[in-house]
Formats: sequence, C-alpha cells, structure tokens
Amino acid sequence: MMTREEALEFGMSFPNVYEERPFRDPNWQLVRVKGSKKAFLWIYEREGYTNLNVKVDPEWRDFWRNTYDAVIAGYHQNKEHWNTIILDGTIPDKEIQRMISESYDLVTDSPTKRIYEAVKRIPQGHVATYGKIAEMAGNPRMSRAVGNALHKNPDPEHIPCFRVVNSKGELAGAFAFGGGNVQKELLEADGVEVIDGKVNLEKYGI
DNA sequence: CACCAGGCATTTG
DNA sequence: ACAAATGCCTGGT
Repeated sequence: MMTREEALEFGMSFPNVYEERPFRDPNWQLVRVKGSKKAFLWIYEREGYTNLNVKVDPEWRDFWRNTYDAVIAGYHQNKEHWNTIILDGTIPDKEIQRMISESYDLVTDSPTKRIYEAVKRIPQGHVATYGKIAEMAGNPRMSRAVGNALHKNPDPEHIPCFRVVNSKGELAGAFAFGGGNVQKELLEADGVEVIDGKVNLEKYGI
C-alpha cells in the first residue's frame, strides 16, 4: 500500500515540480509545477488515513469515484475537477500513480504542449504542415501558434520540428535550424526527398 | 502593446 | 482568369 512518503516521492518524480507547505497547518503538503505554480498533488492526513487530492478530467471523474470506494469528491476543493484518494490500501499503487500522472498532465496542459506532442507523433519519413499540427493539437486555426512554438523548440532531441513544412511543402528559411541546409539534411536522412527546397506533400504528408 | 518559421477567405490589380 | 496583397484568425512571449 502506498504511503505518504511514496506518494510524495512519486509526485516529485515529474519534471519541473517542487514541494511546499503553504498553509498554517503543516499537515497539508502540496506538489506544484514551477512557473505556473499550479498544484497537482495535495497530501494530508485525515481521519487516520493519508489522503491525496488530484485534479481529474470531469469526463473521468465519476469513473474513478464509481470504481473505487476510496476515491471521493475532492475534499476542500472544487468537486468538478478534483478527487480525493484515501490511502487505505484498497487501490492498486499503479492506479494511484495513474491518477497522479493524469493530474500532472492536466495542470501542465496547454496548446503549446499539445503542439509539441503532435509534432512527436509525425512518423519518421513523413512530414506535416503547420495547419495539420494545429489540427492534431486540437485547433485547426492555430497554425500561427505552431510556428511560434517551434521557433523556440525546447527539446529538438525529442521534438522533430524539421518534419514540419508549410502548406506548400516548403522548408523553413535559413534562420531556423541554425543553418541553411540543416532541415534538408535532416529530412533526407529521414528518407524524405527534398526537391527545390520543397517536399511532395502527396507523397510524404500525413 | 507588438511581435512570430502559418493559413484561409477575401479583396485588389 | 490569375497572382498578389490584405485582413483576420490563433496563442504565447
């Protein structure tokens, strides 16, 4: 059964988080995301059990509450978006970890993040247009935001923005990718033909 | 407030 | 008929 210490350790294992006890009552402990300061895991003792508050998609909220007796509406929080997990040993640790992970995903969710996730989903040997990425990220009309997001790609190692081209199949200018032919070389290494600074969207688009 | 590695519908020439 | 220019959309910095 998961203990208070293990729950905290799991919460702290996510990127960009910190722990805090912002209330008068030191029993209440929060794990928050740096920057936004949004909390995704609350830890406290109540009625002899360690409780966890986690954010939950309203669509799944009742699923969890119905599946486990030890999951109830968020104590001391907005019942629409929060659940409380009572650590009484009746829920498998894996399921608790899943709820905490989903809570983290919810508070770190943003159009920018979805854009990066969409870019990661472009298969090797294929390309996507800015508009396509916008659509995959949830809003077909935010293609401009896609360009902005890719401009400051925080993790080129895992976010293959070289697979993104404009609606005509043209590559980005020399100002991007730190060199004139870098994107072309990356695409060719990927198995994508580049002719005249363009790729054939019929053939390589997704 | 004014930028952007875009895209679309619409207007202009 | 066509290409080019314009305006607005979008979201994050």
